[in-house]
Amino acid sequence: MPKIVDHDAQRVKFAEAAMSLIARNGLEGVTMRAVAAEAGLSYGSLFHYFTSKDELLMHAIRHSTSLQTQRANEYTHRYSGLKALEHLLCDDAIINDSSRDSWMVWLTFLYKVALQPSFAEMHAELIDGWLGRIRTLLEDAQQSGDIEDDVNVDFEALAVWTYSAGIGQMGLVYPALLPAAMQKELISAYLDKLRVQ
Amino acid sequence: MPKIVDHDAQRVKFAEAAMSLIARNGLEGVTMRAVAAEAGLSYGSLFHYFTSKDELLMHAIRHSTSLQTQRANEYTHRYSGLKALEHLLCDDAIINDSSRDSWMVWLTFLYKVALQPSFAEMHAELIDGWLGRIRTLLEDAQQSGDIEDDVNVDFEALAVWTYSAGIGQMGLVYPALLPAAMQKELISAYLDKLRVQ
Amino acid sequence: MPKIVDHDAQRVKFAEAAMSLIARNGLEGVTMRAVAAEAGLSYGSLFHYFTSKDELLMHAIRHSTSLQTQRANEYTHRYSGLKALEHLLCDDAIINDSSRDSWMVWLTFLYKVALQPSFAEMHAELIDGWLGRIRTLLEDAQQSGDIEDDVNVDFEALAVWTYSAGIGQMGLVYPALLPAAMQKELISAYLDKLRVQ
Amino acid sequence: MPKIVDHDAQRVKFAEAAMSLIARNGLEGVTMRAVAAEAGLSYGSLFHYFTSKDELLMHAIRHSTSLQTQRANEYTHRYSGLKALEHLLCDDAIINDSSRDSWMVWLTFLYKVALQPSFAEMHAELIDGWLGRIRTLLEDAQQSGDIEDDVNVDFEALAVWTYSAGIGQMGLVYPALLPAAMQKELISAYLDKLRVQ
DNA sequence: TATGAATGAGCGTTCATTCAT
DNA sequence: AATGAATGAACGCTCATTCAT
Repeated sequence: MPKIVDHDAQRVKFAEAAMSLIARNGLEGVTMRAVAAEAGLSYGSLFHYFTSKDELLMHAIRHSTSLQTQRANEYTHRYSGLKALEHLLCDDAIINDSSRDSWMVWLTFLYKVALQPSFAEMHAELIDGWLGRIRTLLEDAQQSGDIEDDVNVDFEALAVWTYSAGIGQMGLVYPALLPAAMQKELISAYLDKLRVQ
Repeated sequence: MPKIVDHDAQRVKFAEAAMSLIARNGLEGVTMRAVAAEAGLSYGSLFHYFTSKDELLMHAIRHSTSLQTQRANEYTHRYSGLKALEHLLCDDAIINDSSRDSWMVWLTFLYKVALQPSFAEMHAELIDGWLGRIRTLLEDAQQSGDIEDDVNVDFEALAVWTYSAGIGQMGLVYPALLPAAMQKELISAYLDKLRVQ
Repeated sequence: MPKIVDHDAQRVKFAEAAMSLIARNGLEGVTMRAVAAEAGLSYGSLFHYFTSKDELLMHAIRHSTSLQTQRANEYTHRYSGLKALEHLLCDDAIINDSSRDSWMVWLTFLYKVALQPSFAEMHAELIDGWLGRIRTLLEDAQQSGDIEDDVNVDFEALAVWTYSAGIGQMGLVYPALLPAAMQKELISAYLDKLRVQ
Repeated sequence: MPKIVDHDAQRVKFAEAAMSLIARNGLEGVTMRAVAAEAGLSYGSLFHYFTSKDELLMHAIRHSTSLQTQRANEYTHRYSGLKALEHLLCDDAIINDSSRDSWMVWLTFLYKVALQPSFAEMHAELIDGWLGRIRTLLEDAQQSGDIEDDVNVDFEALAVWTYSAGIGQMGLVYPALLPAAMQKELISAYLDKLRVQ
């Protein structure tokens, strides 16, 4: 009789171990042996759950981003329109000590995206989802009169997302220049310009 | 007398080889053997010019950015104020097929910055330089009446630079979403908001 | 269940391969590749059993000396007092064709001892053990009246051990001058001076 | 017109540089580049004075030992018989802080001797010279009545030299056990046994 | 003769992957 | 399914030696 194990739970364990390692030491820190040790599971078993290192990385990224998407959805259920967008960007797209790890994983992901088509595909999917979410929030804001009618919602969704990508990046690599408070100020200032005066 | 060679020219040769390789295959592609082969020189000689791989990478980054700084200086000599800033950002901070390689190098650099203090130091230096340059242009613009008096120049320099960092990043990793024309539009739209109406 | 192997047996295999190589070509001959080949195992597996070359060398030395200590213990069980000491020194601290290899390993060890603290520590431990063993034998000899009462046992233990170190060294590097028979004569002559006339 | 240089003086400079390096870091520390740097001469020139590294090492050893032989000769001119021998062994064959370097070079030499015939030849020559010198001193001592008539001079020359080799070795690798004072005591005690009571 | 650049084989070590149990 | 031993290619780096000037 085979041992009964939760296949997916094991995969998640490995994925989270990989993420911790990336956050700490970058991709170089992610050796298969280190992942197994971090996960507290045996080395050999890693290859039962993932056929290769790349597959493990893909899974780790997917897991990491799905957590973030979940949190984003919470905001959009609790708030709406510009308010929800501000929460989304200021609470989650921001770097501070506790979110630094996720951002490090994200930067690592971007690096892979620029190099490997398989990662690029996944990235495009993710971005499209986020842009759609932002666009919806902006449409809500327009309908409720928070922002001007002549604001081009597609354009601004792209702009605001791109902007917050820059803020996240800079907050990660030069935190002295862009502490959390300054990141929020930059975002708020931008959103204010969209608001009906 | 020893064989006469231009020490710095050899270093540049290696640095450019390293940059090509980074652009093509990322850091994994940059093995010392590959760099030597790409530069058309022998493996051993690489270590006459650089004591370690990190030193080579640092030099390659410095070389790459100094080229960009040179071009930036040209714009600031030819134009001034908001005009110069727009040229700077739209002509140089933009991704297109010909500048993709430099941006890939930059993204790789950022990845190292997030992990290694020595790279972070160099990054801070570079950013401080660029921010100073942008601030100066904004001050010029304010004095010549191109932008409102109540614009906070320090804040906007940071904002505009951070924004263009996001644009560059997104243009690199998702070019279908952000082709060159769209990148320019995003920047122009932002600068327009600063302009005296 | 993993492949079942005797971890310690594999370590011994590698250690003995290292000793053969040292005896044949000195430290320069001990490359990790050569050790693996000599042991008849693959290169990579060497690093499962030893984390570094130094660790391998330390283990090889320890293995080599423990064999000698074992033989020494046999003498001290079979004989006692001056008789045991004479057997110990004349049968084992002597160089001949069959023990040349162990002595070559020992000389190589001494060379490392003079340079690396970690080897020096191990050396001190070994010497202290041997000195203690010799001192005990001399005390036995004194109690049984084989040597004079006024012999300083501590001093003579040191003297006799130091002397035999010199004999071993010279026998190794200049065998024509100090063949096995002459080595024994030197030792016997020294021990005779301690004997009650 | 060729530059006038003292060929031998340059060779000595390199040889002394090599010896310093051996004393500090053993053979591994002796790279051709390090020797040139230590000698304050150019890398390339090293190969004008020595055709290979081995030749350099041989020369360095020869130089080092000839210095010691010179000092030995001084003692034999100033003193004679047992007195001279005691000075020879206690002043020069002894390890203390200032002579540690020469002994480290000597141990390194022994290591090479055990491995390479060319070094072994040189070693035999040196030892034969020293043994002859000691034998002469013992004969003098016998003629002047310092030591018994029935002492076998050949045998004791060998014994005393072998003993002092052991003392030097142990003093180098385990100085805590055999400080300079103890080394002298061991030698004196041995010589006393030869003395006419 | 003097200089230091050029070369490539070789080093210790790491690592993803395979495989026997 | 689970384990960890086995494998060998690849890495950054060192180095004696050769060679062009």
